Formats: sequence, structure tokens, C-alpha cells
Amino acid sequence: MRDGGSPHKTRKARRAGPTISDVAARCGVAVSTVSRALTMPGRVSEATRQRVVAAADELGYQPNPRARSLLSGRTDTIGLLMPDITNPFFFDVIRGTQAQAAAAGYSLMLVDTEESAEVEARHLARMPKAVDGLILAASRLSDADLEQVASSVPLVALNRGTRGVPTVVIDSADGAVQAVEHLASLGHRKLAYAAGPAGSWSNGRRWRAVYTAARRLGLHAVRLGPFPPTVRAGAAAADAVINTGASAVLAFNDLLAIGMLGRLAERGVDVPGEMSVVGCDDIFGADFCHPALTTLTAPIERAGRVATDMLLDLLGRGTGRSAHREQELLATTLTVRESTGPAPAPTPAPAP
Amino acid sequence: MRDGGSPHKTRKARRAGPTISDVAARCGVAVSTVSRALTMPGRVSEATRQRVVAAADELGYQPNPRARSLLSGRTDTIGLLMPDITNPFFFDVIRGTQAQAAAAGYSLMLVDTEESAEVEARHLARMPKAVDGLILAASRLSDADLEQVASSVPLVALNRGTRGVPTVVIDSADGAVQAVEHLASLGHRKLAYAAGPAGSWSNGRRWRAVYTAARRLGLHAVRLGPFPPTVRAGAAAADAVINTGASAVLAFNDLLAIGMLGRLAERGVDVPGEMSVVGCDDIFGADFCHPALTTLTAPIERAGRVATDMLLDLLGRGTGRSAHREQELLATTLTVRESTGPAPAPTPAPAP
DNA sequence: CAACTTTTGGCAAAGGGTTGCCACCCCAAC
DNA sequence: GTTGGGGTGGCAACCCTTTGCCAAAAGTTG
Repeated sequence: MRDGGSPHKTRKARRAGPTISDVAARCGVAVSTVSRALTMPGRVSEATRQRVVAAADELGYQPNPRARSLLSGRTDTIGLLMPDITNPFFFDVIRGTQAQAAAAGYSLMLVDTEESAEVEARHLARMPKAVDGLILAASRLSDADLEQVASSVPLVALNRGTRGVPTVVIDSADGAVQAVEHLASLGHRKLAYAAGPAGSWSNGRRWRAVYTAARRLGLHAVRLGPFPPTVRAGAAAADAVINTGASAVLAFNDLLAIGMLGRLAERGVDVPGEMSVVGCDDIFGADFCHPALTTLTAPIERAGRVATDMLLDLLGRGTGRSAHREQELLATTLTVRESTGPAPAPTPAPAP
Repeated sequence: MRDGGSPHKTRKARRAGPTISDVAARCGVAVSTVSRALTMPGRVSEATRQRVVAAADELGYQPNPRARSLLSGRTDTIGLLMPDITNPFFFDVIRGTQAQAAAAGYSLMLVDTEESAEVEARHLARMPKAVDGLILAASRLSDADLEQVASSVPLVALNRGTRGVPTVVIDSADGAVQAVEHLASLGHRKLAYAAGPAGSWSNGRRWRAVYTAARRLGLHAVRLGPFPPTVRAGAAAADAVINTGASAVLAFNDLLAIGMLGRLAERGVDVPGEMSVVGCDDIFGADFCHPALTTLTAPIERAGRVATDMLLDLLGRGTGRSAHREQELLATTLTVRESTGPAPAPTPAPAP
């Protein structure tokens, strides 16, 4: 039993490729040497390094990221959670995030939390072990839960402000004020706000900004909804607005606004002749819908980039170039297109 | 030196949460028992199981997926590669894929290959170790490379047909024929095809379908381009079409078509009065652009779902419900909206 | 009460790398 | 010739979990 020491190597058909020890065997060095040759260039002699690299190439060796991450703790992956992957707003977030992550050598893991705090929490419990850091877009979590998660895993919140959690928010307040001023200057006296999801933090902020701006300018503002942030829901929102007698409406987001445009056209309400519509976000499509949508242009993709930068900083992999603050505020501006116009001349009473 | 056997446990500050051995220590059993209590319910006594579960809860233990996957070989993650994450077409693919993957308990890893076969290949070399399977949307790889990759990792190609590789393709041929017939019936005699990226497999197929259908119906078809599949490129495409004297144009995709719509409006060319425009895909926005786009409606999201189903089957995790074939063909249909109309009366020569 | 079967739980070996520590070699300096 | 030092490479522990195998405990049967 001279060779009894050799254990049963091929326990299961190894589906994966060659391992580090295959490479080591092939060029007659220890696995540790191979590891070092591949990851710490100065640590071995040039001759050895070349032998190892050659052997690795011949075998087509690729290090196993799972094994590597087990020890190093790093996965080179960041997770992006959002309430609804179906919403074009988040497409731009994905874009910005993916671009910046890829540039830093990170992969992106996508999760749809289905507009539910509970689903979000469930994923959040599993993910920290699978990724290096997280970006939570429009999180539905409570402040307490959010802070708790943030304390145990590097995390950046997007469009969800909370003290103590690194945050980038697209500040619709500026834009909302601009929008209200725009409408006021066009002679509108009564405007409606078509609200988004109740759980949305941005929704609350947006309404507050509209309300105070309207008040300051002597306009009457009413809040409608909540509506789901979808094109379909635009029909209900449009009908609700017509009912209020407002001559202008500011929608929670462009999807809702575009849906309203469709419904208003269907009902023969002229936009902007009889009703002015303002969207929010300036998503893909806002410029070529009919009429082209006046909207608050939000730097969504940039928000994704900035959030990723901040996360990378947190992970110590930042470019260093840009030292971000804990709370990054990105301003919006009003883009005036064709869906807003002068208020219609007041009619004493609507025809029955 | 009685306790000399105990090694230095806390070599590095353990950033991650409690491990299985913490749980084991807490309730006085071996790690193997904890593992079994948590994953093989019948394997330990109910009393033990409860003790373990209680301890795990108290500690907030979450198994480390990396360690788990190292042994099991499974990551419960699938990778989705696409040439350009910026293209709304792929948004729908992402949607369908994410939905189906999530339903089966899989996470989604997103990769943008930047329209480059080389970038794609580079990612492809690293990924197999990090995911269980791959979906390649509109792969730019050569047939040989594609087959080679497919032989070493479970893979489904989307909109990229190759023998020997499981594939789901959205077959624009049917729709293209319908579109040409539609245009022919409206009296058009000459039509242009605004081509997409040269490396795109679908582009070749689409042109061929248009060309043969046109030929059969006695229409004259010219091919323009290639153009990048973007709204911006639509301007150049529109100008090129005007030059040919064609009265109708079929665009490689909706982005291009929508861009053409904008440029044509800018140049005062009436759509559909003077020029009919047909898009392809029916992406978000095709129904509310102006005029609403006549287009080949492609079941993009469903393609993503089917591709995911097929991959899951390959991984042995399929629902079993739906046995897919190796090559799945999804038909398109023409959706007629407002961007197509009767051919204009022929004018002897354009006014100078 | 002995012999046998079934539970139940523990030991230890993977799985594929990384890394602290040590041994060794070669060369220069004393 | 001995000592010291820098450069290389190997050993083995470690990361966390799963799982084959075995032994002890418990239960069953004659």
C-alpha cells in the first residue's frame, strides 16, 4: 500500500475547468507559487512567473471567483434593488449604474422588489453575502430598517433620503417650483397633483414642493391619487383631474403624464389648449409623445453613476478623484415642450 | 499547554455575520448537524431541528452562498449578456428574463458587451465560474465561438440562430411579409429598408425577408445603411430614404423609425401622407409617438421568458410543464397604426 | 435480555483559492 | 570559512458549507 496516501481525487465528474493545482502540477511548482505568480507579480522570479503563465494559458485556466471570494471576502459584484424593473425610470438607473460599475471592474446584480417592503427585506437578508455592496433605488423600507441594513453592509440609497445612510437624491423641489412658476405665469390658477405610490418617499417630497410653491404664488393646488406610476393609470388620473376643474396638472412621473395625454386626447380635451400637463423625470419617450411633454428633467442616469461612485468609495475602490458627500443632491430643471400653454379663458360653468 | 489545540480563531476581524459554527456552538451540536437541520428537514430529530432553528434565528444566521456554491457548484444565478443595455429592446428582454428567473429562485447578472464581439468573449471567459448558465441576447460572436462556449456552459442564444445551440429567435420574417403586403396594398411601389448594425444576425434575416417579399409582390426594395439602431441615427436614415424616392420605409427597429419620424416632421415631410414608415419590435413608446408607429410587434418579453425557461430546463431546474424545442421561433405580427397610409399620387419630378 | 434495525449526530474530507510563516538557496561581506 | 541577508518557493491553515461514512443511542423483536 505504498500509494495509499493518494486520496480519491475525482469524487464527482468535475464539470468546471482546470484548477490552480492542475496548473501547479503541470509546471512542477506548488499551488501557492501559482497563486502568487498570477496575483503578486513581484513575489516570484520572472522565470517562474513565465512558466506559470504559459501553463495557465495552455490549460485555459480561469480562477474560480467563488473560491477566491470565499477567502478574500470580495465578489466584485454590486447589487441593485429597485421596486419595479418595468418602469423606464429605473432603466436609466440601471444604465448609469452598470456603466460605472463596469468601468470599475464590477458586475451588476439586478433585483426587482415588486414595490413591496417585505420582498425588499427578504432579498436584503440574503444579498450581503453575495455582493460587496448595494444600491437601493427608491427603497420602500422604513427608516429604521434602512439604517439597520446600512450598518451591516456598504449601501447607498437612491431617491430615498435618510440621515446616516449615504444617499443620492434627485431633488425635484427646484424643478417643481420652476414648473409651478411656469404654470402661474401662463395664467393658471388651479392645479392638480396626480400623486404616485403612497410608499414612495419622492412622492411626498414632490407634493410638498408643489404645494408650498403654489401657495406662495397664490395658486390653488389639490392632490389626487395615489395612482400607480404607469401609463395605464394615466386614464384614471386624467379623469380625476377633469373632475377637479383644474386647468393644469403636474404628474408624479412621465408615465402617468403620458397616460393622461392619451386619455385626454380620447376624451377630446385639447392639450395644452384646455389642459396643461407637466410630467416628471424626462424619461425616454417624453420628447416624442404627442404633444411633446413639458417635464422636470431629472439626471437619472447620472444619479445612478453617482450612487455607484459613492458605493465604490465606501468599498475603498473609489477613483479618489471625486470625493462625494454623504448626501448628494442632484437638481432638476423644467424642460418646456408642448404640453403646457396659457390657461383657457374661464367659463362660468361647464356645459352639462 | 492544555488548551494549545485551540487555534487563533479571529485572524482577521470577521466582517461578515455569524457562521454555521457559531450556530453550532450556541446550541451545542456539530456544524454538520446544523447544516442538515437547515437543509434536510427529515435528517435530524424534530427537537434538534427546533433548537438549531431557534439559535440560527437569534444569531441572525444567513448561510453564505459563496461557500455553499463552492461545494455544490450551483450559484442560483444566471447571466444575461446583451450588446447595448441602452436599447429599449433589451429592456424588455431584461424584464422577461428577470421575471422568469426570479420565479425560479434565480438571480440575474447583467452584462453590457458594448456591441463588441471581443468584449463579449472576454466576459464569457470569466462568467461560467460565476453563474449557472447564460443567456446571450443578440450575440455578436462567430458561430464557431458561440458553439464552443455553448459546449462548456449551459447557454441559450436569443435572436441569434445557430445549429447546435439552444436558441429562441423572434422571427421577423412573418411580420416583414405582412408589412410588405400592407404597403403593397396601399399602392406603394418602391420601398426602402433602413438597415441596422452590420454585425446583427437579425438585421440580415430581416432584410432578406423584406427583399424576397417585395420581389414576390413586384415591389422595388432598396437597402440603406447600415445605421446604428438609435433615435439619433434616424435623422440620417430619413434623409437617405428621401433621396431614394421611395414612398415607404421599413426600419431595422423602432428607435430608428422614431428618429426618422422626428426628422421627417422637421423637414416638413408628411407621414403618412408623403411617406409611410414601418418600425420593428413595438417597443415602449411606439404607440404614443407621433404619428403612432405602424410596426412589427415582437414578443420581446416573452422571448426573454422562453429563453430563461429553456436555460432552466438545461440546468435541470425547469418547471417541466413546458418542454421547449432546441430552436424556438416566435412569430411577429404587423400592428397597423398611423404612420402608414396610401402611397402619394406620383409626381413627374420633384419641385426644385 | 440479547441481537438487530433504525435514528441521530459527529468527524473529517472536500471544494478552489490565498497567505502567514518558515526553510532553503545563493551570494556577499567579514 | 563562517555569518548575515535578500530572494524564492513550499507547507499548511483558513474561508464556510456540504456530505460520505461511521459510531453511538434508541427502539424493536424474538
